[in-house]
Amino acid sequence: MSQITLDVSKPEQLDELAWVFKALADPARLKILRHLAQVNAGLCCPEGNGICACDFEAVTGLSQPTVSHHMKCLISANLVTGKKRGKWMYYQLDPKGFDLIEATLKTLRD
Amino acid sequence: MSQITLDVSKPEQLDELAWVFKALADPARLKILRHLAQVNAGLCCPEGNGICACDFEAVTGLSQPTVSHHMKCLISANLVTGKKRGKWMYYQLDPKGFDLIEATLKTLRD
DNA sequence: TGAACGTATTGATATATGTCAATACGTTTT
DNA sequence: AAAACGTATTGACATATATCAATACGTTCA
Repeated sequence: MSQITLDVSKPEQLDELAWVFKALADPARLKILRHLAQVNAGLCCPEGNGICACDFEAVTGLSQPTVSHHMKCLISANLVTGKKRGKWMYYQLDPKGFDLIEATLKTLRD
Repeated sequence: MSQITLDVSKPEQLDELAWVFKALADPARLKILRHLAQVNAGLCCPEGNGICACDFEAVTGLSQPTVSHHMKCLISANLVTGKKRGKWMYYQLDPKGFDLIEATLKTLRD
């Protein structure tokens, strides 16, 4: 069920893979993922509820619209999930994207 | 010695990581890596010597200069090594780049 | 209901990238 | 030495992307 059916010989899978890697190919997004992995919520939003979007402005030093753009990118690559609670968006890592590229790397390395 | 010292908190490491992921973020380059992993040398160059550049033109359907560009990209990301023998360039997978991103993924996923 | 606030979208701009034709570079072979 | 051949570089162009200011959208709270 959580089995990854990976066949890199299929063109559309190549495109999907490239899309996930592209989402990882940006220092700002790597910072965001790192922060998500550390699960250190900032003080800008209610404590103990996870990581909200405004945190990433401080983490990356980027503007609010730019952060929003990056989050959209990470979500579309299945690396992050977002859930809205009240006026805040809370994010967490999504295993799906990571599973896909890990399986790919295993295949490539033999 | 083959130990990876990964500290994603260092900005310059983030840039290097992003660079490797960027090299992976293209369908043509994924095709090239897949072909390298399969070690199926074509008929355009002497047999039994590995994979030479001209093979990848057939694999990707791209022009010779474009393939050359992609190989340079993969080499600069430490995903591939190239060695010139005669007038041919022979390529193989480079563990360094793969080690780096595997360690990164492990860190990100906890 | 209206003000305040967090987030998303739009528009604009600068930079990066993928691609190929033309050309240059090295090696081999005649 | 000259021709042939595999590969690399240059120049040009179209597309993609990262970024922010301005604005729109939804939710909460006074």
